[in-house]
Amino acid sequence: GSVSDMLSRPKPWSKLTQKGREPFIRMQLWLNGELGQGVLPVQGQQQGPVLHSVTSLQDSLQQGCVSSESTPKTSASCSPAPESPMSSSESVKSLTELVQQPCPPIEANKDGKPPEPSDPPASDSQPATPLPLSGHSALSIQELVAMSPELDTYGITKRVKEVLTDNNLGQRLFGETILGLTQGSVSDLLARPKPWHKLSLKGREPFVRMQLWLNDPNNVEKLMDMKRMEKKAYMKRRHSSVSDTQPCEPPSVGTEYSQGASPQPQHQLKKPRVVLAPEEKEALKRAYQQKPYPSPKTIEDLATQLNLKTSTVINWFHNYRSRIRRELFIEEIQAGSQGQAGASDSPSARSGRAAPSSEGDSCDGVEAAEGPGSADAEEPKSQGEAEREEAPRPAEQTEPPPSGTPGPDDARDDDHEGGPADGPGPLPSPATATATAAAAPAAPEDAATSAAAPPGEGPAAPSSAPPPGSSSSGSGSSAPRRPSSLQSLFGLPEAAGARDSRDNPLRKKKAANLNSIIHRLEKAASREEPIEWEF
DNA sequence: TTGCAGTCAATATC
DNA sequence: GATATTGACTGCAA
Repeated sequence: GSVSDMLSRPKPWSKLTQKGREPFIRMQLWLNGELGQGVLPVQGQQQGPVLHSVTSLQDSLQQGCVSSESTPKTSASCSPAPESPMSSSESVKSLTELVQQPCPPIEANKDGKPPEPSDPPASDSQPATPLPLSGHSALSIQELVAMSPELDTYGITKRVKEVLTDNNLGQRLFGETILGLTQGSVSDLLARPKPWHKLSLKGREPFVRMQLWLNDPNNVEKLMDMKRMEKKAYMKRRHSSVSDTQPCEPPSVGTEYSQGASPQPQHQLKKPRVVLAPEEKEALKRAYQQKPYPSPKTIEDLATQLNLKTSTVINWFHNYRSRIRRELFIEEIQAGSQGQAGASDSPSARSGRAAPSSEGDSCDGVEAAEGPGSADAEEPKSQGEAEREEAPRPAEQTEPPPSGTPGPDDARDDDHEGGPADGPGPLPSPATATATAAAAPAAPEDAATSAAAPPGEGPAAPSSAPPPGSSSSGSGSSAPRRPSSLQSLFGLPEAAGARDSRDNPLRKKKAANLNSIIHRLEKAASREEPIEWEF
């Protein structure tokens, strides 16, 4: 019974007690064992009473390693850190400390360490930490991740950024050698870390690696070594190529392009990257605001109207939703850290960064919410946006586990899809749109319509306005203070908003958005489907 | 099938 | 040249 319950309704890690986490750790270990080689020496315990403490668990784990020793390969995977061949259980034990360590003032500077003359670089620089992206170590890192206590992703990234900048180390180098990620991913990760509890096991990996790296007293040196090595190699290559007067390297892509020689065909095979025009983005955003989850049909229409591939439109919606979500995460974090650490550097530094970033186009999501013009004006538009953004919140807050999969159903246009509103061709006629919109309370089906409309005029306005609440809520811009209980549900208490307002107008706006949304929801709740709206 | 998380990698921007 | 942005892709879960 417990198992069933646990499997069907797992509590988020952050909400589990030490004891409560145990089963999950066991499961994870079991999973890892399977992955590693299928052994999971929890002899007979599967059916036995539910037992034991983590200690016994660790023992089991250790046994696993031992027993696995039969397999050479496995044994390797059992010792995560080459440097200190500790057993998995040990590593697990130490991990907690390791990872939790506030990590020493890492600003280590080369000088000290003898940079391994031979060929220490790459592979050698990693030994200290089980970061290696290589096969076997990957397993151990998984173990570490599974056993890792909750980490402060925000703090970690902040420190990493500090160390990198202080030592003039690039994201590319760091990403490729320490995290096994590309520069873009690293940048993204460092700029918008998701809170630990919202990360999947895989998503936590980079953070564990970063933490381990931070804890490594020689981290910087190692990276420096790598840097030097790379440079050397580069120079060498360059040198040789020059002497050979041969473009033996595939450097300038441009060259090849221009020359159209032999390599041409390869390039041609490459799909050129789609770059959406500002107007297209605008249209998509508008569509999103009205219908974050457009139906296939709507997508189709949108694609047609914008002259884009449907897959592009689909991808755009996926990415947009996901990025907006993340944007919210970091705000959440910022709000949190600001609230706690006062205006300690971390948050402030961050907010300073985040805000600008979002202002740009990157975080269109946010941008839209506070968007130019729309900003606080809170025209229904941002309303929808915000709604989308926040909608998932309640669910998350209440039941954090499945992070992203909130219940946007209400927003899905599918809902209306089948409905009458969804008439065949709502797209072309704004009129239809409006009408439709009027019919549909929250998410007018005509997203596409407005979407396709020229950016300049605000087609979104009329359609999004309809939502009864929207307008009223629109007033939400001024956000009718509604300390309703719902607010807590959204996890964005006014207090927070007020607190941040000072240094983060963005939050202020969002808070306003939220308020209006809440207002709407409550209105709706009091009017219809009271049960449905019961949060 | 759909949505999401996590990434990559091409571009854009700084 | 480094970093940020973003369209696309992969794998997974419901």
